[in-house]
Amino acid sequence: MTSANALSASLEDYLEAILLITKTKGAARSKDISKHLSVKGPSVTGALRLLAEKDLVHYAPYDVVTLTAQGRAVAENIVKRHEALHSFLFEVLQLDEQTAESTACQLEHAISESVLERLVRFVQFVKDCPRGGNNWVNGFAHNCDSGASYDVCEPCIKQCMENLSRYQKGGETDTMQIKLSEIQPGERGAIESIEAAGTIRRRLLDMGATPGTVVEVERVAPMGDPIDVKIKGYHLSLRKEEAAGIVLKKIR
Amino acid sequence: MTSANALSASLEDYLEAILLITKTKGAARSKDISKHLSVKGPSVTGALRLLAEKDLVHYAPYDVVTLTAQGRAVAENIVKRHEALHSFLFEVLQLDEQTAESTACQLEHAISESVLERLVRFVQFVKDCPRGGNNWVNGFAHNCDSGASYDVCEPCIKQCMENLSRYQKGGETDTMQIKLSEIQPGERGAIESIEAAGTIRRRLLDMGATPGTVVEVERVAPMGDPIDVKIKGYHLSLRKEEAAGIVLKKIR
DNA sequence: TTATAATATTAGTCGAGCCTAACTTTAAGT
DNA sequence: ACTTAAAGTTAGGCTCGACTAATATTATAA
Ligand SMILES: [Mn+2]
Ligand SMILES: [Mn+2]
Ligand SMILES: [Mn+2]
Ligand SMILES: [Mn+2]
Repeated sequence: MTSANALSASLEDYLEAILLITKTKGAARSKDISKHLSVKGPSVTGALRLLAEKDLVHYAPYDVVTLTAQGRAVAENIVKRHEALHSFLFEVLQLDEQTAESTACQLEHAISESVLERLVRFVQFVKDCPRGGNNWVNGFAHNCDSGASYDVCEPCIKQCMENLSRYQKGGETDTMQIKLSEIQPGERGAIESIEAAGTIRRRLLDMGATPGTVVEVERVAPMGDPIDVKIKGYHLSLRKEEAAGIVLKKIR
Repeated sequence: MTSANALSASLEDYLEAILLITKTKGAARSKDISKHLSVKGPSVTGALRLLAEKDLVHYAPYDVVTLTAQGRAVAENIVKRHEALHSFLFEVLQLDEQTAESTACQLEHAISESVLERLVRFVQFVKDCPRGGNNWVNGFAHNCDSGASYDVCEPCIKQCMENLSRYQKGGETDTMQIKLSEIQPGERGAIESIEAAGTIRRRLLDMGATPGTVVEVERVAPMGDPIDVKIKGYHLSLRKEEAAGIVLKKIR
């Protein structure tokens, strides 16, 4: 063999579907997959056999389907590509949700690791750069609506100056350190230090979450536990006590 | 029939190849296409028959291939999608030329008209917005190299302020009107008025080249004729006398 | 527990898109 | 004009990924 790897776009979609279904229903049945991908039963059976051969799913006839460790890793990577593209299409290009969704799911199969990294980084940069941020993205929206007018830029640039001074000498205006467990949904912060230990620490370091990396809180469950965060394009769900071990400097 | 349209990714690539080869060699031979797409002869013959059935190419056995009017239009649209993606990947994400090229040629097949429009507009916006421009893109490059530092932003924002004032009250600092025929390669300008008549005028208006639209000069031939310009994602080649009918306000 | 409905699998078909091997046509050189 | 090389086509085969129709299994409910 040369490199028996390289899944087809089709098989990637099956794997992606299985992961998504698994996340909400525990395990995937053939019917679920069939519905999710709009294909008929026999197509699913065929795909499952191929995926089982490649050790990406646990599959026995008439039984439910689950991902192997390897399969899960691959599937998560596909979802990551999907989400990175979705973020770009929806949040940056500001296409409507449906277009962003279906386009992302087609493009995802042609995005290499290096392109993915750049894309994630780019979307992050659009949001984080003091010249950019939501203001900048809104400027694009305004530009789309109103021909080629840049008249929203003046107030924006003033905002940029403020943002910038916070980034540069954060020591005076806003050194406020805060634990990740105390932050509100939608807020963001740059990692100051990681007090956490064990699995969480390792997981964060594996993601390249070094001090300075921006963390965004996506959702906090009713009792403040668990906390869903986004970091370098990854989604992560942390228990409150785990989140308390991560010290941030608040942004914006 | 419902809509016998919708070319496969493969056929789109054949059409794209034929256009590109035609542009440099007048007409495409089977061999050229075969080489361009890295497929063997019989694959080309098969594809050509399908394209001929759809009235997209003129094809007779053992003869050279040319595009029909319809085929040319479709091919040009594919190239436009390719180039829009390439611009984004190469100029904005700043991926290396090869990655940008091959990725664009895969992604192009899943880009709808509306996504294309947004993407073209976005790349344009990144370059034109006074908060953005090359400085902003360079900021992204710096951010990629140096972890997550935004320390290049200060001088950039000052530059932004200057750009902005030119955009807003261009009457004082730089109302300089100039004919498109007098501008240098790499320079850009916003359309003030279109004095041109006839075909060129119509062609420009069809592209939606209204006053305010940004035009960039790509190349000027040795004798100043013809002039290659980029406008709203389209490439356009104008004779000097045609270009003289377009009045611009210089930018940056 | 047994009938019935819901799910899943098998078997066989089809088109797209590639290939190799063998043959035909065209172009070039002598 | 004749020979030969290059280019192009035909014939036939293969994989992928979908489908339908028929069959088998499992779940459900009387
Ligand atoms: Mn997909
Ligand atoms: Mn997807
Ligand atoms: Mn392509
Ligand atoms: Mn292409």
